Amino acid sequence: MPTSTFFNLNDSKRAKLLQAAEKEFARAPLPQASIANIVKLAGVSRGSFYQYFNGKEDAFYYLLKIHTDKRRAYFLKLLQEKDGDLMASMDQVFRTMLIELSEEEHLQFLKNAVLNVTHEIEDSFTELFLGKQPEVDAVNQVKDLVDFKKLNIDNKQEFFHVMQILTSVTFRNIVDQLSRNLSHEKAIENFRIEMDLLSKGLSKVKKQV
Amino acid sequence: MPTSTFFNLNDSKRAKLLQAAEKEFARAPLPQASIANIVKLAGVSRGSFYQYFNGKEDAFYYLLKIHTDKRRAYFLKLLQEKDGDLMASMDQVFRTMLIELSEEEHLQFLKNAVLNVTHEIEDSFTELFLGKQPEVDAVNQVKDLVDFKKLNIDNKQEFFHVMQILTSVTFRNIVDQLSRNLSHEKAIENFRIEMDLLSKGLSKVKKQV
DNA sequence: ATTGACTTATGACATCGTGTCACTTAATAT
DNA sequence: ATATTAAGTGACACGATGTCATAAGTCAAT
Repeated sequence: MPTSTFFNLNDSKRAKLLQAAEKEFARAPLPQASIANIVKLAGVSRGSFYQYFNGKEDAFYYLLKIHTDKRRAYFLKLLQEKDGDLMASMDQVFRTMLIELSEEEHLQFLKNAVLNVTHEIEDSFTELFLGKQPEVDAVNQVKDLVDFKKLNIDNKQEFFHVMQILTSVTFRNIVDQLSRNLSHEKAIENFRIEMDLLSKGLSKVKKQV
Repeated sequence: MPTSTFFNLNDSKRAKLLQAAEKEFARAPLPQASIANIVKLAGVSRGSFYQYFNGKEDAFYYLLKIHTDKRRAYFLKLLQEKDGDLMASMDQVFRTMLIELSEEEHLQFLKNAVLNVTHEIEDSFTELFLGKQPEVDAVNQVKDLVDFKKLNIDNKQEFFHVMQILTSVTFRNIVDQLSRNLSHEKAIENFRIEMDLLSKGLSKVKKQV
């Protein structure tokens, strides 16, 4: 997390910093991004940067958090609109992200993040759907919106794992689309196949209705 | 891939290089690992290193390939032993990796890889199960061993996606165990729950038997 | 044994990036 | 007005990367 000094800054300076950081992380993925470029873009000294952030990772994850927070709000809104239909909401989130990520410029930052996922980054995407792990409230926030009647689960603990599975698969589909440059149509088809498989189950065992 | 010069080296020198690289990548994850340390350990000059490898990434991914090739062979052997039972084989692979990764020293390299997954690294784990993408033969190699009667799929295309799903979920379970320091018991329980969910399906829809 | 063509090895070097620190400047409180 | 605290600065030490001119080794053909 950025320091209190950073949050004490006036809005325009803070915005300028973030804008500069996002631009640099859009230019190059985290390991290749340079603080020198960020401070040049933001017009502050190198020393200042270290007074605001712990290092470039700090700035990067903060930016990522801002982005995923936005998308989480969207996901929650979708769940409400779709009367708690989890699969339908995931589907919509996937489609929206495909479109967003294909819009040049703006989302290059996210592309770089997605194409250089570390487990921290994947975790942050998991938080998109589940909220921060330690706060169980966030899981509940989603759980309360989901219509369980449509899901094939016996107990509440399983719900957490359902979300884990859906997140992994959705996330990998997004990575795939970007790393293999799939067309939207192909990406959506792949995703649909996998979601169908997840819905109906991979094994041939009798299922209660 | 390493250069031909590297492969022309005599066995002992090649082994020494790889050993040195593995030791350094065990000490620190890819971004923090340094070529200086590798060449010091291997007792060669900096220039030589660049004659063998394109950079540290090159050495890293080559090492990773060696490791995953070994595990792929193990996976194929399991499939045969278990009469093509895919879920049972995945389960066994997961348990074996848990144990291997808990053995200190040796596997620190893999731990560092797993905890700093990039999509390239995850891809390389996917290859563990599916073989290299371009060579469809490799997918077939697995497909031929799998008992389809136990699986709930209609066509062969779906099989590829089944593998993708199983790989994502298995991989994330391994990352989880390492990054959250779960006990083996807890990790195995989580994995079992998710595999059960995958088997029986996430949604309440009638399934043909 | 000598030549010469080719392959392999070397380490100094230019370049760039990071994180720190002693110091200055600004803001705020007393 | 002065003291105290916060914010801002850029030179610097350190370490890493990739290159390159040059040296050393190998080996087949003469």
